[in-house]
Amino acid sequence: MSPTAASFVFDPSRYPADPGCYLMKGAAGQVLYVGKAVNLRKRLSSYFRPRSRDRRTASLAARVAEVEVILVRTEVESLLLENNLIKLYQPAYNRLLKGEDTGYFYIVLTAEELPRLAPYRKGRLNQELGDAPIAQFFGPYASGPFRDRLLQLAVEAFQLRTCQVLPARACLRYHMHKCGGICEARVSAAEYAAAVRRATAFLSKPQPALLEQIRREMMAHADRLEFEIAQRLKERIEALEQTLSLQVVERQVDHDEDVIYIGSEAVLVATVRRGVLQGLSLCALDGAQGGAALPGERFVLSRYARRAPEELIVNELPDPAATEQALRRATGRRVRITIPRRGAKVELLALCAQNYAYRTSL
DNA sequence: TAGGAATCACACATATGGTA
DNA sequence: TACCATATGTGTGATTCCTA
Repeated sequence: MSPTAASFVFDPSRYPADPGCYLMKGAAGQVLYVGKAVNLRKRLSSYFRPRSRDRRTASLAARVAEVEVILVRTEVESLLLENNLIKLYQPAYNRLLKGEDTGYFYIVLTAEELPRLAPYRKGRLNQELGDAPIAQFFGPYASGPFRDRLLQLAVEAFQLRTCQVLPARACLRYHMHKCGGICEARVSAAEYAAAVRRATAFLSKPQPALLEQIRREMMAHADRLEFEIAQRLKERIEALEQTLSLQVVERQVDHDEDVIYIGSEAVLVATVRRGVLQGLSLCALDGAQGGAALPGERFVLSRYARRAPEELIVNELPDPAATEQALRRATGRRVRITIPRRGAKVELLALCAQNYAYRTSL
């Protein structure tokens, strides 16, 4: 039986003082509101104080029957996850960020003869883009200032033009060594095209080598007491480090995955659709039946016998190949089972393990 | 030390007024 | 009249301070 709104009593001790997203659900299980917080316990407490601050918050709190939380590791992850969950559930109390591609910040590569990078938000006036057609999107990024620092980093590191109309003579940016001077043919079209390719490769997957190079430059400027330049480089490093930090709630993946963390008493399943984390569910692990199969293997076979995503990412299975074969027989198509050792999939499992520990401790 | 309350900072939406 | 810049109000989360 689902709890009623009136029966919900907020207990701060049930919520961790960690970063994450929260989903406030009504009596019928519908998602009323999705939010994020650096400290979930404190943030949620603010909703359920006796004297709620405004009518809207009071109205929301009165309708809440359940609060589900999803723990993440970083603020960037919580922002992206919140954005994805709002788009997925369209909660009645979330007035912002509901548009398909609104809310967060992008960098775009123009499809001009001499392409350039520009900041972008859908549905907004993008003055720096002008009328230029778009060839490629990068992002979304968690904040405008972060996106802007990253954009500046890429444009200056690869000396790309920023001008909407090529000037007749090289501008100040060229003389400050921030632009290669393509307008005056100081670099050839081929060299400029190569710089654009390197910049887009960097934005798609930032390389640690560039970080080290900038760090060395920063130290050199600091040694020469050029603290203003060193400070600018420090900001670039921070932007780059944020980009390099592996976030797993939104990845570039073109198929569906379930991430399965098998614990000793239950299983936590993360639903990932086209790279976007959509939710978590804790399932009971039936250890009593099933013959020779271990509980985890039995769970996978029973849950995915009828319908399965293209890939299952599992923390442990005694014989993944045999389970794969059994699922192929049951579903009539191949279901890839991955037990990752490194990379984003391991990070996804770590996220599941963190949420498993929290949910089984309640 | 944890939790509650107040306050602050920031982003966004909307209203308003000036200018071409 | 359309466009743009600025002001104002609101929502949200973070921070700080106070108290038990």
